[in-house]
Amino acid sequence: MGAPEKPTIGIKDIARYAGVSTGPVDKILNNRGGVSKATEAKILKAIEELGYQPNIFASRLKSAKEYRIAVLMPYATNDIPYWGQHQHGFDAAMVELRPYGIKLEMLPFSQNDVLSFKDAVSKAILGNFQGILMVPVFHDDTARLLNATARNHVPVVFFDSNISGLGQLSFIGQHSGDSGYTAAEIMGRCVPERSEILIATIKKKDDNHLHFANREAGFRTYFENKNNRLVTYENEVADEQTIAAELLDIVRSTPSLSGIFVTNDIHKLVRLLPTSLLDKRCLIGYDLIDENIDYLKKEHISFLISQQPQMQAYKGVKVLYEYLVLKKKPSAEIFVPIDIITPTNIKYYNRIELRDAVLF
Amino acid sequence: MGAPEKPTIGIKDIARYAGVSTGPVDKILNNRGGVSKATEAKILKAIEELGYQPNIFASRLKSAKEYRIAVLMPYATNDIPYWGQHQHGFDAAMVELRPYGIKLEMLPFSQNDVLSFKDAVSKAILGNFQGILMVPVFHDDTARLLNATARNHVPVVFFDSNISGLGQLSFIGQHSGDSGYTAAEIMGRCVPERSEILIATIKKKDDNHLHFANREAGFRTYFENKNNRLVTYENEVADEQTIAAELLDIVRSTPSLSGIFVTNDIHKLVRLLPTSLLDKRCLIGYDLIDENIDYLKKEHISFLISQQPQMQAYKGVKVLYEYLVLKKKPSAEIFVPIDIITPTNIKYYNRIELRDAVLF
DNA sequence: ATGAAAGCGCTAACAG
DNA sequence: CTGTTAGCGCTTTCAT
Repeated sequence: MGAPEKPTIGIKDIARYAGVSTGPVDKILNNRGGVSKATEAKILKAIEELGYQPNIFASRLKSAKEYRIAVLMPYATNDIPYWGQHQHGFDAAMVELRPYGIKLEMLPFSQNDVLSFKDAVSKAILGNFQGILMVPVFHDDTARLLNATARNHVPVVFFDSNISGLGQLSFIGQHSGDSGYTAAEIMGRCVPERSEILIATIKKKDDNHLHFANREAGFRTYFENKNNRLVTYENEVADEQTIAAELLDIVRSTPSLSGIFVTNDIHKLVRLLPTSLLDKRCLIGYDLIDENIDYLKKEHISFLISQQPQMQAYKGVKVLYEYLVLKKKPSAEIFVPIDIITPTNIKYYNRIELRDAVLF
Repeated sequence: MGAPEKPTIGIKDIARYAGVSTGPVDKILNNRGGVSKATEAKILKAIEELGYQPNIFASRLKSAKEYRIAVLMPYATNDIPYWGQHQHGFDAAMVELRPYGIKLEMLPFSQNDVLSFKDAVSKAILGNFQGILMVPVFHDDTARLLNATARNHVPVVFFDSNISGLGQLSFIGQHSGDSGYTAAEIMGRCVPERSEILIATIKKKDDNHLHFANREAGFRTYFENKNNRLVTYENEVADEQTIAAELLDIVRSTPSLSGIFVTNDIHKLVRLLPTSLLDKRCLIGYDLIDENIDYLKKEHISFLISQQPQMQAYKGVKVLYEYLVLKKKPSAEIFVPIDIITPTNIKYYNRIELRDAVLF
């Protein structure tokens, strides 16, 4: 039989293996600086070769250190209730991770207002945070933030939208193109051949239009070799009366209209059209906000696609936790599933409870 | 300003407060016995009055205790590949929880064979495990196991199927009735009014028929006040030739058949029927096993419903971990979502990666 | 049945 | 820049 095996590799082991003491090892492990290049190399080699895994229990027992994470995301408003959904995910993450020293500080901004974003970014830079979780709404100030954090090795995770190439640790969100394609697959099953389908986007000022365009593109791709005619509607003005009239006009002048795909929050379209015009048709839209859910249950909306905002929030915090505490590097892109929601299965998607985190 | 406050109450504090040393305190806290009634009372009082909260980090640091969990579930076979899917979930759970002392020991049994189940149960009883995760296939031996574990306060978690009232800590699985109802909602959107729908169950010997019956019941409930005619098929014999002939007969004699709902693994039905009879129809079945996925991508199957076996496995381990290590009591029933799978969104459901650990 | 004391692996402060 | 060392709160062993 072999020699009695030491169960775990600790920092003493790597210190001995590298021929130094535990002091420098700790500094390397925690990026504290003040170690010569030569010993750094030896230590990294030892870590590598012995397959060192930090013992988070010992670490937290001693330090009781806190990891402060700044969360930059838009305010939820009556117009954009979507941003209110993330809170459950943050809550779930905190229940799980507060004992490990994770703390969140919200730095909300107005989605329509570069200045408020700029302000949040400045606070994030000055706040001396250990991690940043953010929706990168405006490019330039996001770049400014990433620039500042790069110097201190502060990890930044994007969620909801992505801007590539800024050095973020990871992105968490839904694949918009695939979600549009998935919507089309369902629509294709629900509508008769040769019938017509409306693709609608009801824009509000300063929406992030990229999501919507990608969803539409994915949707169109599916129908390329089908023989349905696709009609597009996009509002030019914000005035609801005008939008209602225009939509009504389209629906009335499209006799074989069998389905409507709304690339964004669908409730406004449903509200603006008489239900008699909707009920026999297949309507698919996005997001489990209250008004949408209400229409779904009344069967004016056929299916909703969830972007899993709670999951995105939960995962964002967890990724930063794993990076900061467990020193695990996440994938560059983490996609949440494209969940198809009906009046019945919705009850299993309204809490983070089961996933992860996961599940959550 | 006030006196410098001690940040946390430790076992030394309660020992001092109770006028004893830390030895007996530890014994009380961990039900280890060997403490006189008198000191027990003093210690409990101290715990109460000082509001003691155990420090899990210190606890695990010292003990390096291992929690051995027995997993009782059916073997995966060519006939029942479903049970092979859970492994990813167990793997993901182990990556996350091995550092916390969780260890799994598989005690597989044959789904068709009470004796093999009995054997697994006996091993679970004798194995001196700290937790049990199991599919309660046969009632009597499950009860025997729960009886034995109750005496040692060993927690038992059921997954996939539930038997209520046996004292299990929790159940993790899908709500079969709701999943059938959800399938019906989709079907209802895809088929014309007044068309006919086939509900099929292709049984193998000793399947757990309860799931299938509940799914059918949920499906039927939806159609109660619709005007589609529902036709039922269940095989009496296992012989594929016979089943094929019977199915063919039904499909041919039902001219306006627009959809088929298979309450279990759908691939056998698809394999037995010529694709020309399937392609214009709406087919919905269960489980992301390879052959089903293949048919889904070829569009012979319209939608699959996933039971999230990986998630069930992952969650099962995690629930036991949280109970054993963090002393958190889970909900009595934990339902996994009813995921609707298309050829495109399937890629986001094939790994545990995103959910919980959650994600999963 | 109880008390005393030696660590678990890591951090951080301090001495060299 | 590197080495040494005193704990963090709890578990566990060994005397008493």
